[in-house]
Amino acid sequence: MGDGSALLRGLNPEQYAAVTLPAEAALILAGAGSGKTRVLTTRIAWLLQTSQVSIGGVMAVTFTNKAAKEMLTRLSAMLPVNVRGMWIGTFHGLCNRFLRAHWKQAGLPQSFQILDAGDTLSAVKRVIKALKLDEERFVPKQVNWFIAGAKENGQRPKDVPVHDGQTQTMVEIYQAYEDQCQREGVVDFAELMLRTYELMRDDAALREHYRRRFRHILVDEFQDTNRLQYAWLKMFAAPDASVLAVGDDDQSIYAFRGAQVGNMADFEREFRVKQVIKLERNYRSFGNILDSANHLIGHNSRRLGKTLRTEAGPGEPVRVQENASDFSEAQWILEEAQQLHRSGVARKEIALLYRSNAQSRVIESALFNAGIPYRVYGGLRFFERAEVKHALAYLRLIENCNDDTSYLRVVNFPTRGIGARTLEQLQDAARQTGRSLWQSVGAVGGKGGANLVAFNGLIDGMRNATLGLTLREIIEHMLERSGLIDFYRTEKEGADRIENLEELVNAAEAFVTQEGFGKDAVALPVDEFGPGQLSDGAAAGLPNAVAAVDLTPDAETGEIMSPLAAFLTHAALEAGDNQAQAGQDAIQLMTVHSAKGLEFDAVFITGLEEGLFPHENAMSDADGLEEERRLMYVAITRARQRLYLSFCQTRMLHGQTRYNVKSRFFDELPESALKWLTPRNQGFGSGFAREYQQAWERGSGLNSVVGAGRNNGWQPPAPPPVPAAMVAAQAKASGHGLKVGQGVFHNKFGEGVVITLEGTGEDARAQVRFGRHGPKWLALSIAKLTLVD
DNA sequence: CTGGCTACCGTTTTT
DNA sequence: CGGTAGCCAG
Repeated sequence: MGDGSALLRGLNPEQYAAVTLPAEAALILAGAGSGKTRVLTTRIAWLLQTSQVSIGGVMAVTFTNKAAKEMLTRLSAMLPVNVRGMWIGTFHGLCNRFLRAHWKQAGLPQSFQILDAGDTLSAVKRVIKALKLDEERFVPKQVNWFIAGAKENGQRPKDVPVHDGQTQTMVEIYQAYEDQCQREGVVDFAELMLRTYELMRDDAALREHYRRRFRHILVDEFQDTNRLQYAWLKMFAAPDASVLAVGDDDQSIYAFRGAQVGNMADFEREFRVKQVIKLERNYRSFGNILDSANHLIGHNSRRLGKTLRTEAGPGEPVRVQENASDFSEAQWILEEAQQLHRSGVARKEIALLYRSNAQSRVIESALFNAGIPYRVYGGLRFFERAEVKHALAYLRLIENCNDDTSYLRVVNFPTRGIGARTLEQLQDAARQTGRSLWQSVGAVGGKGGANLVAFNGLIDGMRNATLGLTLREIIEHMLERSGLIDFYRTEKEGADRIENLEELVNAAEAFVTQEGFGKDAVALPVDEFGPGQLSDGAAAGLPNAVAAVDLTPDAETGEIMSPLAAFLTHAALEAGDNQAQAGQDAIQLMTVHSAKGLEFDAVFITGLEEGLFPHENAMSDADGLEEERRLMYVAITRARQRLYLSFCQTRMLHGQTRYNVKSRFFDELPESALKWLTPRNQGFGSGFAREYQQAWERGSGLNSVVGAGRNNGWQPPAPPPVPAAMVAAQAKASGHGLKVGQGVFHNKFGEGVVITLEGTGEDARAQVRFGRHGPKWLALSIAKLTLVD
């Protein structure tokens, strides 16, 4: 097919080496901005073009749909290849594909449905209720976490070690939950992985089949894999398989949800990796930004070791801004961002990053009041919206009437005279006979029972009436017959919801087109073992077709899912975008976590305060702090040209004013790369408190204290009230001369800020928030505190 | 069944 | 402080 040399043009030596590795296990340590995706896709293209593998013989796994799509898009731009036949997708997407093909062996119904996070939680709640357990003692969220955790350790209920009564009951809930899911024909996300793993583990013939088939396996973001995902990989990959694991231990920020960075070292050992290739040349950021990132991450131990470098020159210094309050921080950001915009930076190239979602509020209101377009990531996703979930529940009942989760969601929505008492009876009856709610309607008498029968009739009617219709027609019919449209037409805020339901019809239409459900659609062959034939995908009228969910036929019968079932799967596996107005040029607001993988011309990292970033809940152990540091590393490396770091002396959190110390991360950055925009204070709090008070008394508000000279015509809405704690402190200030907000120095704990004062004379005590030691109560007659101002 | 009230909670999240 | 979940009264 060719030597693939055209593909290799422009790669640097390390990238070239990675792309052209021999067929053996290898580990690529890919630094931020080092061209990781390019290496992955070029590797696949090169393998195909040099006929080392057929399209059926490649598997590439990612974590997000976005990453999978990007890989597919780039790949089809490189080669005229039918990407639909390739096993490129998310872990869960590939599991879904596998289980659709082997549903019988996996013990699932053919059209099993997938529970999203919300469905899973309500399913767990139902189990806890059914077992008549106390929700105080068995908190659904925690139980859910327990079950997911067990599954990610490969444990079924019988495998979970039990040492106490609490665990014993948790295991019983787990068992009952499993039974319920099985009865209803649904699986949660962890189950997709575990089922696949178990089937591969237990069925030698199947395992051999797939091991022989996938001659090249590529895994993206390897540092984020959990135990089960690694075990899963070992099932698909023979010990001598050509597995390319790509990852960056410095960007491991998901340990809190089970990711095991240690999988990288395990992989190196267990797969006998001969080559570890480091991609350290960064194509994204200027020198000062990379110096900062390198310097910071150097403070972590247990690294595989990697230093980013660039040939772009030092660029601008990293700008550091100290703010009096979160409020003035927001003002400063707004003004600075506006200035950037005026100087030619597109708004969508400006990112405002924060550690926790709660921080977005102040910034949002500042941007909103100033009328600057912005976009917040991380809200409700499309398929998670209540009205959309209602519609999907009807569709799921049409497909599978034993889906109790869906049944309960819509049996009385819109209301049709089926109250709590009726449902209680129905659930009791179902529980006793071990049947679904649908099957148990006969057991309920009276008016409620009649209404239940009528509801079943409604669903049956929909199923019959939509037989043979297109997906679009099915959904339109359901929206009318169910009464959803009518219901929202009369509701006051219903217009938006109706719009979303119409959008659902559009999404279905787009899905059908994309998946090739049209009249010319042809089921894919189950397996392709043939030699390196490049497919004729483009010729078949599927130019650059990017499949999110595929129509994997049953391995034996070759039967494929109905468009409806496939669409429901799609909805569960891909929750959709979280905010509209994507096209607009708007400033991007998001948590550091959701910024991973993205890049911007200008980045603001906000709220760099001890307790916030690094977050106090993460600082109990060294691992937690190191993860926070990696998070900071991820944040820094998002910036191409300009990076701002900012922190506040005071911040409103949970309705209380907190007095903060700047983040320890500032001490871990190279002074030479930084430029302080505000004078460097030795201590924090006291000077500010005084100035704030004076400004307040003058009636000029906070902005005149800090933002002097930076006002570009902006008018503050109203001066914020003086934090109550400060006012209280004025009165309480006594003999020792301390006030809340006062900066102090302690010989052992270092610099801190007084946050509470109590007692007088000998009894006087203060709570002081210290940088790395956190808040401490001190007896003022004993503790030697020096005032810092 | 709906709406209004209270109590509680508050790190990060994809599939 | 602000959001939400769950409960009770109308």
